[in-house]
Amino acid sequence: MTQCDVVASVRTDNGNGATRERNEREILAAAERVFANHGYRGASLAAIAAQAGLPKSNLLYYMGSKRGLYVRLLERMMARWNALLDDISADDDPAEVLEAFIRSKMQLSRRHPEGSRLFAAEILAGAPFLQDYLRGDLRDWVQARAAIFRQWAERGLMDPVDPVWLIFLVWSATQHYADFEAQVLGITGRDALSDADVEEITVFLTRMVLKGCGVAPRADESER
Amino acid sequence: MTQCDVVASVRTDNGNGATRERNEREILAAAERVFANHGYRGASLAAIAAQAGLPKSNLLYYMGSKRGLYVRLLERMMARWNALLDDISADDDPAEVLEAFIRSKMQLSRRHPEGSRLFAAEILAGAPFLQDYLRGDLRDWVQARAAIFRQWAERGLMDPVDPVWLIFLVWSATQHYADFEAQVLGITGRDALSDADVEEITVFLTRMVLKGCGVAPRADESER
DNA sequence: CCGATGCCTGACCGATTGGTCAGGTAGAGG
DNA sequence: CCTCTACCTGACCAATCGGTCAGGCATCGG
Repeated sequence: MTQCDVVASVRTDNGNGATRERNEREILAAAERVFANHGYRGASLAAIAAQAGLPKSNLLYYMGSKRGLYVRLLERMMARWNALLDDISADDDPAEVLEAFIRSKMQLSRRHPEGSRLFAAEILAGAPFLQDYLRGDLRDWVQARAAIFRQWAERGLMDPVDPVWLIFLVWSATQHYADFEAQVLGITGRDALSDADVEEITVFLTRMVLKGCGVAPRADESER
Repeated sequence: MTQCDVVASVRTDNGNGATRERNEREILAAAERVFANHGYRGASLAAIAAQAGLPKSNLLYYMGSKRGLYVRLLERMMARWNALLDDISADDDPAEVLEAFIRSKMQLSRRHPEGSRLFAAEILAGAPFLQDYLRGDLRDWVQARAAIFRQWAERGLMDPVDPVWLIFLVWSATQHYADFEAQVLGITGRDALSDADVEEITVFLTRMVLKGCGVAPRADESER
C-alpha cells in the first residue's frame, strides 16, 4: 500500500485529515456512479475526476490506478453485502428468515443503488475480478443456506423447492429495482421510487415468495 | 440509409450477396458479444472487428458508425422482444397465460443471452437510447396486461396483487439467468446451463409464481 | 476493349485514454 | 532558519479511440 495510515494525516486544511477523508469519499462516490453506468472499460478517469470536482492527477494520487480504484469499490460493495449475510440455523422460523432475507437485500439495493449496478456491470462483463469470490465464499454461503432450506422442506415447513433457484429468485427480484431502475421508472412513469413504494414491493415479494414455496406467514403478518 | 437494398447485392464471390450477408451476420454477432460485455462506451470497434475477423474499415463500411451499429443491435433485440408480446384477453386462462409468459421470456434469455445482456447494459447506463421505447410502447404493453390481471383478481381467479410488480418479478427472475450467468455458473459450479436445467428453472418459476399469486395450475400440470 | 459501380482496406487524423513526473505548496520538527 | 514529509497539479507521454479517405480490386453493361 502506498497509502499512509489515518493517524499520519494531520496536516492540511483545518488541522486533521478532514480534507483527505472528504476527497476520498467524493472520489469513491463519483467513481461508483461512473463505473456503475459505463462498466470498468467504459468509465474514464477524466469523467470520474470531473464528477468529483478534482484534477485527474489528484485522483490518481489518492487511488494509484484505475484498476486499484475499481477493486477498492468492489471490495467495499462486497463488505456491505457480507455485513447482511447473517448466519441462520435450521431451528429458525422459515418465514422470519425469508422475510428478513428479502427485506435486507431490498434495502441494500435501495441504499446503494450505484454499488448494486457496479456489481451488476462486473457480472455482466463475466466477473473478471470476482470469479474467486463467486466460486468461493459466496458459493459456500449459498450451499449452507440451501442445506437449511432442505431441512425445512423435510420437516414440512416449506415445499421441497430447489433452494438455489429460490435464492436466485430473491436476488434477482430485489436487485432488479436497483439495476433496472431506469426501466422501472420509465414504465411506471415515476421520477423515483418512494420509501412507500419500496415497502410495498418488499411486502409484495415477501408474500409471493412465502406463499409460493408453502411457508406459513408470521403470526403478526397474517392479515393485510 | 447509406445501405443499398438487398436486391442490388448480387455481385461478389459466388454470385449472390452471400459474402455480404455472412459478414454482416458475423459483425452483428461479434458486436453483440462485445457490447454485452462492456457496454456502449466500453466496447471498441477494434475489438468487434477482431472478433468478427474483419478489418475495422470494413466494419465501418458495412455499419457506418459505432452508434449506428449499436442502435441496429438494440432494434434487433427489441424486435425479438416484441415478437413474443402476444396479446391476451381477460377471457384467457390465467395459469396458461402466466406459464406461457414465463416460458417464452425464459427462452428469449436462453436463445439470446448476449442480446439480453446488451439490453441490460443499456438499462444500467440509464437507457439513453431506449427512453422513448420504455416510456412508450413497453409502458402501454405493461398497462394493458396489468388491466387484465386486475380483472382476473376481481373475478377471484388470482390474488389482488399489484400486476406491475408481478410483471417485474417475472422479468427479473428470467432475465437473471442471462445477465448474471457468470454468477449462476460460479455459484452452482457448472460450466453451462443445460436444457434440462433451464426446463427445471422454468417449472420452478412457474409454480412459484402461480402458487404465489393464488392461481390454480393448469389441469395437466397438477401433479409432478 | 472500355468506364462505371460497388466492395474492400492500409494509412492516416485529431481526440481521448490511463498513467508519469518534475516541481510547487504548506505545516512540523529540529 | 532549514529540512523533511506529505499533499497537490499542470504538462506531458505512448497507446488507443472512432472515423475518414484515397485508392486497389473485381465484375458488370456496353
